[in-house]
Parts: sequence; structure tokens; C-alpha cells
Amino acid sequence: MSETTDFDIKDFLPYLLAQAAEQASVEFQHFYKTKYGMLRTEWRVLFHLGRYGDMTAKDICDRARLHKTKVSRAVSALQNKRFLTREQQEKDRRHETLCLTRAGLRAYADLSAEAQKFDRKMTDGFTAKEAEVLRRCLTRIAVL
Amino acid sequence: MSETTDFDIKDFLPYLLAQAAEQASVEFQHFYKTKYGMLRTEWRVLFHLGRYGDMTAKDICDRARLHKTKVSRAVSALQNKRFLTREQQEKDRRHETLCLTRAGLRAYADLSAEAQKFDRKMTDGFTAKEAEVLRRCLTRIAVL
DNA sequence: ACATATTAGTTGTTTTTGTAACTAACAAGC
DNA sequence: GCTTGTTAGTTACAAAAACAACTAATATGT
Repeated sequence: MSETTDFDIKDFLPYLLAQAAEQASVEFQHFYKTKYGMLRTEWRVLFHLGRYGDMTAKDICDRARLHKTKVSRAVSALQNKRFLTREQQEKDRRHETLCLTRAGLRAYADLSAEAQKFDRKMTDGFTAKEAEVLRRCLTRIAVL
Repeated sequence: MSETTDFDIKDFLPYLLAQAAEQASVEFQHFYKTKYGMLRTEWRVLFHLGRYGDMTAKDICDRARLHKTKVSRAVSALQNKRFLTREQQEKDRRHETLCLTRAGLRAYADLSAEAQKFDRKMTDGFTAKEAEVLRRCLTRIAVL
């Protein structure tokens, strides 16, 4: 405990990241949780399908960097909520294309709009330059 | 899906924050998990005691913004690992002062040093200005 | 053609978390 | 002094995440 001078926890980047991420997550989950009873993974799967078009569960795993079990369960949940349907591909029956239903598309449009609003509100407090640096640094740390 | 133009998921700050935090967490957990078999909350509790001195579980809850049940379990786990002891206060027997043992202090010194190294390595890729902006933005978002 | 390996996806089991209900100790009002 | 309220901390139970083992379909090597 001698040479380890004064290293405050608020100087520790992983801690700052965790706290900031947690705060943002808790605030935004209001929208998909209370309004649609969705879990975070469900919201992400919905977003991917809505934004990037129909794809298989595997595609979502790769793009969203989610584990296949998480996606599998999120897909089932979204299906139970009638937000998507599955279509088995003929040439390879292991693949199922996931398609948003009318209701799924509506939920996506709503939540996506809220997300944009939320994002704007978050960056509001910063200058354009700061927001740009923040995004760039985060993208780099996240190895996206 | 019409007016909701092109809002990429990588433009969504909560997503970026979650991915960056996850990445940092996974990388750093190597130290406390593989070396000491600790969970993240245990590492945080250990850090607080090592850095800010003996205190009660309640103090840690407040400082670290952790729920009391999480802290309670982390304290038990650290006690089982012989990293801390509890001392009931005489004037108020509800309070227990948590004290790191010799082994606990050693683990703290080690992990704290690793944390500093890790933090430096993380910010290495950025300019001083960028790192400063990043920390300031995160601190603000985390409402610390 | 057939054994072996891969791939997409699901299911089951174990950890970890979150939430609520609980105990024990103290404080305050009257 | 005794009811009521508050605080520190634990425990029990439910929700969610992590991990491993599994099925079914296809691909590959010989």
C-alpha cells in the first residue's frame, strides 16, 4: 500500500465506463421495459431486424456480438409477443429467416424514434467536439 | 419505418457505452477473477476498503453505489477468502467495521497496481486531450 | 457412400443478480 | 416504558445470465 499512491476509483476507466453504461441503460430501459415488457437483448434483436432487415439468428449474433443462447431466447420471446415470425430457408433448413410482423415494425419505429431522442438528449450537454471525441473513444475501446 | 431515417446502432450512445464497458470489464476481470477468484463486486469492495480505509458495509453501499444485498454477499465472500474481518462497533451494535487482513491488503496492492497499469494502457491510444474529454463526459453521464 | 466435422439453433443446469421480506438494534414520541 | 419508526444487515425466492450439453441439418474427406 506504499508505492500505490493515490489512485482514485473515479480515475479507473473501466469503473467510469461501467457506471456510465449502467446509468444510460437504466434510463433507457424505461422505454422498452415498461412499454413493451422487453428485455435488453430483445430490444437489441428487434433493433437489428428493424434497422438492417430480415436476417437469421446467427447474423444477429455476429452483428450484435451476442451469444447464440441469448439471441435464441430473445427471438422466442419476441415471437411470443407476436413481433416476429420465423421462416425456414429451403436450401438450408438449419437457417431461419426472422421477419418482423406489422406489430414488430411498429414497436421498432416507436423505440427507434425514442432512442434517437434519448441520444440527442444525452449528447445535448456536450459540445459537438466533445460528443465526437466521446463516440470515437468509445468505438475504439469497444473494438467495433 | 419511413421517417425514422438511418439511425445506426453504433450511433446510439447507450449501446456504445455498453459495448465499451463490457469490453473493458471482460479484459480487466482476468486479474481479479483468474488470480483471486473474485467477482466484480468483490473487487470493488476490496478496492474501496484498500483505498479509502476501513468502513462499514453501508458506507461502501453509498460510496460505490451498490445495493446492500450485493455488498453483503461480497463481504461474506471476501471474509471466506480471508481478505477481511468484521468488527462490531460497541456504541451501535448494528454497525460492523470491515477491516482488510494482511492478505486482503496484499491483494488490494496487487490489483490496484494492475488497475493503474491497465488504465494507462487503455488511455495510451488517445491523446491527453481526448482522454480528458472522455473521462469528463463519462463522469457526467454516470452522474458521479 | 459413409464416418467425421461443422454449423444453426435449442434445452438444461448452474451462477449471479434483483427484489422483497425478514431480524436485530437503536431512536423518538408521548 | 412502550408503541412506532428507522437503520444495518441477512436471507429467501424469483428473474436473468453464463455455460455446457444436446439435436438436427449440412459439409468434407477418404
